[in-house]
Amino acid sequence: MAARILVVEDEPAISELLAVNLRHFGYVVSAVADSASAVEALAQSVPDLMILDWMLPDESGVDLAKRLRQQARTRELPIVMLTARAQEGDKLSGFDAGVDDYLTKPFSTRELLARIKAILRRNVPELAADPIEIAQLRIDPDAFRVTARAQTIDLSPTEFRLLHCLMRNADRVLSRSRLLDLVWGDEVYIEERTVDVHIRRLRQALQATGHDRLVETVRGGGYRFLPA
Amino acid sequence: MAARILVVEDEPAISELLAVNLRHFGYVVSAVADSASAVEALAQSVPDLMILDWMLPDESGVDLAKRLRQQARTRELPIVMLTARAQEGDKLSGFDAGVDDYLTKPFSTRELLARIKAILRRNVPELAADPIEIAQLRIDPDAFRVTARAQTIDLSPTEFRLLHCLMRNADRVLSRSRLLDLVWGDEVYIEERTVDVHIRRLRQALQATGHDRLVETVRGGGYRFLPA
DNA sequence: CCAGCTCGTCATCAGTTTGTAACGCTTCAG
DNA sequence: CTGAAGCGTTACAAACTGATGACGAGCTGG
Repeated sequence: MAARILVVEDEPAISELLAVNLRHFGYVVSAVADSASAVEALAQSVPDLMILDWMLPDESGVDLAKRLRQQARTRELPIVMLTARAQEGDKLSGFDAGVDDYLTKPFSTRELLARIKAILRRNVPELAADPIEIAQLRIDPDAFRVTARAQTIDLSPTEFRLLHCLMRNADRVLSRSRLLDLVWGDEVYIEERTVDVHIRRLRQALQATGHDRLVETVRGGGYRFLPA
Repeated sequence: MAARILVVEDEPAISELLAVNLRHFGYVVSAVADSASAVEALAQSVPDLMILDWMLPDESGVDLAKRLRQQARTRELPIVMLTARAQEGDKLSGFDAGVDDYLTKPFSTRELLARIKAILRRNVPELAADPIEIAQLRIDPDAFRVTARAQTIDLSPTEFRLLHCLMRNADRVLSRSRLLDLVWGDEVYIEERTVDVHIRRLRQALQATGHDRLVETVRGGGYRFLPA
């Protein structure tokens, strides 16, 4: 869930500042100090966004950006370029190589975060999901709504995701561990027993229309939504 | 239908960069290096938009723009002017020449694309201009007017766009993030919480006729306009 | 140049949601 | 029959979310 950001900046003070701030706002940050290390890091895994300093010891940020744009793996990687005020007037090199955004030092933390959010937002369009209906219980992800026999059922976000996950996998047993991955995301550490509690809450909400019995417990296995 | 763009820029590196980026986003790009060639190209066919460098070897971009504005054929041609930071003070003379927008180097690809999209959109404004009426609340984009039971409701521009966006997507939950994209545009950096405030202002305006309850909050999801 | 409107941000407050711990019941192997 | 493991249920503190009022900056029409 948390977006991963790679910071490429040779000035330790700035790099540290960025890392601390970004982490504080929930991003997972890796930091390297030169272009070569950046390429190395990218070979391992491509992050969700890269913050790239204009001036680097080994290769200019512009050149690195250009190269990354030419590789399929990194073509879509959003890049935010950092420049110093002095470089601003530079006409030719002032051009970016397909960079997504630009920040001139000194910049405010707020501005940086706002731009990062805007860029990440753009790359994650709403996933259109089709409604599912089983035994007169209908879940509509688009409308964020659950209906049972024309009666709306009120669920909390987690309960909603849990029910959606179960209904999508109707008739299939989902272990607690799998549910944690699917509903909570695979990078959170949560007690498996917590799933029990949410199942209970979900059942309670479904009880009004008798649909609670569709959520079945499989002893030693997990939970299962009864098929049609 | 892909829009055709003519790039007039004498610096090969920049020209090439623009062409590559624009083509990558589906535009049909022609590029020339001086004012005379531009006139020649325009004589053949008028594109949907022109990107014009301020400084050209034979004639300044401003002068070319002025001339084009005087000819019927090219009077409506949208022009985006490229300037270096140092020339920023001259913006006035540029707008005199009838330029549609300005870009100061260095700029980001994202910014360029956003502006191009905005300008092209401006020339095709009658897309979603049909009035919508839900539960006796009527919004007319053409007339910029909202009516509730024959009573006119006064809204600010942002509130208007917000309401229009919600009504167009009635019964669908729109996240704050999505609303920022749809109402404010994806090139702005705005706090997500700001959406809350505008929702509040919108509700306040709709309260007079009791239509405020149609704007529903979906906890953890966003906002939704109640269907008919 | 001023008054009014619009708009983005922030601080605060109330209400919800959520992860955990704790306790007791049920199931089942031996 | 018995103890252990699996599960349901409850209670609760902490974290989170959204509503709201206030404020200052920017813009606009006079």
